[in-house]
Amino acid sequence: MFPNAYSPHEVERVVREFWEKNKIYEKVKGRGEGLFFFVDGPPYTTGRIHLGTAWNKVIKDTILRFKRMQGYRVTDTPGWDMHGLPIEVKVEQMLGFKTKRDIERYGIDEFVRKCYEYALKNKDAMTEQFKALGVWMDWENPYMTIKAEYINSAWWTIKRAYEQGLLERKLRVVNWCPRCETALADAEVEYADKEDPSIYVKFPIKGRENTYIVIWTTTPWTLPANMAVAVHPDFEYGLFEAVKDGRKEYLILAKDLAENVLSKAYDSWKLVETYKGKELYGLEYEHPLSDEVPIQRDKKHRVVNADFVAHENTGCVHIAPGHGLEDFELGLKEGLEVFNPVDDRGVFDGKAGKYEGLHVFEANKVIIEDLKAKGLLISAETIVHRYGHCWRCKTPIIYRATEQWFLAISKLKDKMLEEIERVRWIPEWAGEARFKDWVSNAKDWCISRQRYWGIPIPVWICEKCGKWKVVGDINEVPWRDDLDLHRPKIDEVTFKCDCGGVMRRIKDVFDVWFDSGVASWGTLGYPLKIKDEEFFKIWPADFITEGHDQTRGWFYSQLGASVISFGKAPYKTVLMHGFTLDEQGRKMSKSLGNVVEPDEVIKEVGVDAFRLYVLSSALWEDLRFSWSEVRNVLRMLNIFWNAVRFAYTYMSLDKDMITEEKIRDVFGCDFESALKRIEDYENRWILSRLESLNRLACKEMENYNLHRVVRAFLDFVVEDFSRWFIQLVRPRVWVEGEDRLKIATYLTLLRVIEKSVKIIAPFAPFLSEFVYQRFLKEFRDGKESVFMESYPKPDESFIDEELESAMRIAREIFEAVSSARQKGRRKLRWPLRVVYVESRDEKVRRAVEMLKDVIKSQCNVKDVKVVDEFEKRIVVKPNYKVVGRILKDRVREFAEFLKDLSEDELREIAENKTVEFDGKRIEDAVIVEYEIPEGYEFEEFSKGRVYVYTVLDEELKREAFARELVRRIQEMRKEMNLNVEEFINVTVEFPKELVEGWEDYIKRETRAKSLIFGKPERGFVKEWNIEGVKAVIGIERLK
RNA sequence: GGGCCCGUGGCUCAGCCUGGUUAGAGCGUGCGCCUGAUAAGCGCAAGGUCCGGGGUUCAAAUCCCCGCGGGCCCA
Repeated sequence: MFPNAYSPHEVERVVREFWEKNKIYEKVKGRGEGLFFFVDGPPYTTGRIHLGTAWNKVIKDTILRFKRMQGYRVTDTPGWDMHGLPIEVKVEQMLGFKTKRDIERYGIDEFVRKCYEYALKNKDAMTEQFKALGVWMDWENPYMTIKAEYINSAWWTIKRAYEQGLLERKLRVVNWCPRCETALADAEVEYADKEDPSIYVKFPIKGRENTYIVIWTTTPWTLPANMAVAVHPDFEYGLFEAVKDGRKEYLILAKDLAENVLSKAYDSWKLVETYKGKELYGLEYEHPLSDEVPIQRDKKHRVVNADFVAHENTGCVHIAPGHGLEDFELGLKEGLEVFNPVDDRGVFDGKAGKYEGLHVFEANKVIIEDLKAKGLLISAETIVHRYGHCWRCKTPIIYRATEQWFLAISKLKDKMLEEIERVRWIPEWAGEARFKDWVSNAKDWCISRQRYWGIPIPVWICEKCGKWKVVGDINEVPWRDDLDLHRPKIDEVTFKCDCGGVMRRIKDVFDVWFDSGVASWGTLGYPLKIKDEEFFKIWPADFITEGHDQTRGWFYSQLGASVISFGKAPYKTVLMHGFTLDEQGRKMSKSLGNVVEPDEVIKEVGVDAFRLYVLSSALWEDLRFSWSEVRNVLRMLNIFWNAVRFAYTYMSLDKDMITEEKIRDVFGCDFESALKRIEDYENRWILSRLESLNRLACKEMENYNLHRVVRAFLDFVVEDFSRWFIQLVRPRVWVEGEDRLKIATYLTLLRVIEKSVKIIAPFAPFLSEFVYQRFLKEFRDGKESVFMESYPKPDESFIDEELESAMRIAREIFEAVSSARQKGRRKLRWPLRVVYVESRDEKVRRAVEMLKDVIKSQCNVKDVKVVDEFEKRIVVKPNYKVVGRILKDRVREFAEFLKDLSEDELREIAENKTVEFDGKRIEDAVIVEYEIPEGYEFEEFSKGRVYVYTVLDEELKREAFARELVRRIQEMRKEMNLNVEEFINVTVEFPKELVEGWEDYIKRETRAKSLIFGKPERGFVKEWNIEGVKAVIGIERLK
């Protein structure tokens, strides 16, 4: 049985049960010839998927299903990213911890175990959500970054880096989260608006009375670590004499910027001298807080040059090599001391003198006060600017110089850029522009984190001689389970150095981005579980796809790790998709309250509609989630369902008409050949459209234009199949008995539904499988599952462009006629005598010839004729606006002249709108109108016009009334809940002469055994008003 | 300040790469139709400076340049 109404949830339930019971996934998984190596970008185990994650996996699943149907054996190992700060932060919250000390007190052992369990639990919850989306992946055997074999892949990679001299330990300024007390990679820093002080400070020049160099900063707390002031070598700087309250001061700052700065605090000023920035080089000054930070008293401070100085604020930049990236680099060049008086928590230590014990952000206020008290502050305001935050705990980051471990990306950059070009990027700009830009600006990758829940960095250092040992194989250390390879267990492992000393592991763990960076070999368990020979047959990945946020994330971490490990890119094709936003284009966030959960969408419209919706717009563009759009997709699927059910209704009654034997009987050949022998236009047309769709689907899939396939499919189903084809063939299937045309139509329906279902199966797996099982296999043999079928290839011999174009014209004519009918108030049920199609286009003539019956029946007209020109009267009136100006008082004469023109002259004037009058040629002299004969209505279409004769003669009226009666009777049958095949008796009180000659027609259409004119006395009686005529209809049901 | 993407009726989007009938859908609105797919379905209409300005071209929503607005990323 094929159910009446489309219930997505019921369909899902049935199909899911079918798949499980028959182990369809398992059976499909083992199939296929060539390998398609797909690598799943591992979602982070947060415990819940959101719309974006759902979209991501749906894209992947669709492509995997498509590739499977194309005959590939696909790798479909899902991945899970399970280490790192986000989970640590969650577990800390659950335990009520605030700092690292809480963790250490609690015990790292237990803390890590909690993280482990938490990650696994989340993974399980998310697995269920992905399964609910119909995603077919190997959920039983995922790759997980916390597993021993995966850790081995990471260790192996870092050893490769070490061997090539790409693993470095160095003092560098890094992004530092004072809450998490760890370094962060650039990729972990998120920019958001922050309010900060904006202060102008005077640094006293050594040995010159009342003379200062002026700097601007938004981080007063970095002033205690100031070591230099940088000026641009080519800018012009001025020495200004500024007066405030009668006191004179001398200030150095960029000449052109002075006014804005000095006006903040001084009554007047004048330029005394100018210098080039390079002339200021070496100028010494006193540290502005040398009283508060005594350690600064003994250090030398001077002006240096730097190209990065921007022409804004004062043009003089305060340099603290311990707290700034560029400052640090400059410091290396200029030999400045790297001074960092801030500890892990962001608190000043003893080196900061007076500020010891203050958190840096609290210290801002105090420092500003101090500067003010010392008269060194020109102004203190606040500004809102973009500032980096820890992407997980949202704490503003600080820059700190610390010893960290780095991968020397700077040495690999050229190779990486080269590799980017060898990869196929979809869309192209994802790689060519966006990713290249990111990589060209990349710095060395800081991979060390001072945390607990991560892959331990496998570096052991001798306490005595400082020698390194990098372990690239987990079997070099004792282990039994995953946790043995984590902190704190791994920290207990020591090695004996050649020098006799003890080697201990550094305490750091990896940046979590490094984990996923090794995914393309980690997913295969390389090198622990797969031999080189086998491995290189598979690797690199044929395909990956992720959102554009992964440009700096997974696309990057993978490329870096892979160039280190193998000297080449780990993927061949990368499809970059967008972000999900709300309907207004805003990010979905809890605080905005605009989050849409995948679950609630599925609950309302079902999985297939959800999938088709997210796949229906260009993947690389952001997706504004719209409820009305997703509901609309459901509506279209419902149309598809109804179309299938239409076919089912009649075909199941005529099951014996479509057996192979019967087909052979009627067509003299098998099903496939019979399809090619179908001769009627309607069937041939839909078969042609079907193959065109198939051709398009195959072409677009090659370029991963999934949205074009979805759109073309829905368009085909709704427009071609349901709205047009089924309307055309409906009367055919009402015919009882063996009928060649009916059977041909059944065969066509079978083929259309079969191919449609296969084409859309990767996108809408549940509905496709359901229709495959309950419809197709009801009438023809098939595979166990639609997913064991091959993706259909177009049979272009069915494609008939001329027929398609003719049908387009026929449909346009129908639409124009409908419109004309509406103007003339002639509803479709009323038959009309004739339609004239006015067109000189040969195609129109041929189309009408070919599809005359289609047009006649759809338009409900008795005849349709093509004419070059429909007989109509041309009326030209003077265009007074134009001729008035030219002819002045002779306008009246001109109007008379127009009246007397012959038909031919009128036609010529109408054509070119130019009139010769009184020896003058006047352009735009007339307004042309056409008067069409009484009783006609017209409407335009793309290749001409239709003229519909809307007058009803008596004969047509009788037919019209007959149809009106039929419709009423049918409606009453329905109200009586009669079955389609039941018979009735009809008594009707209605002027008999109005339907004379149509009595048999009425009886036939309504399955009436008798039709009596008279007052109905029995049965179901109802009174109607038909176009002003009263009709009382009585229906008796016959047993 | 730099890189990339986006800007098409009230709303959500196709079309742009590869220039070429009158710029298409769907939703919403209004008016109708159909009733043997029917607690469905269909048609028609109104609604567009294709963000603005230049340029290339016989021809620009489409290609190029300059702006404006939005988003992401970087400094």
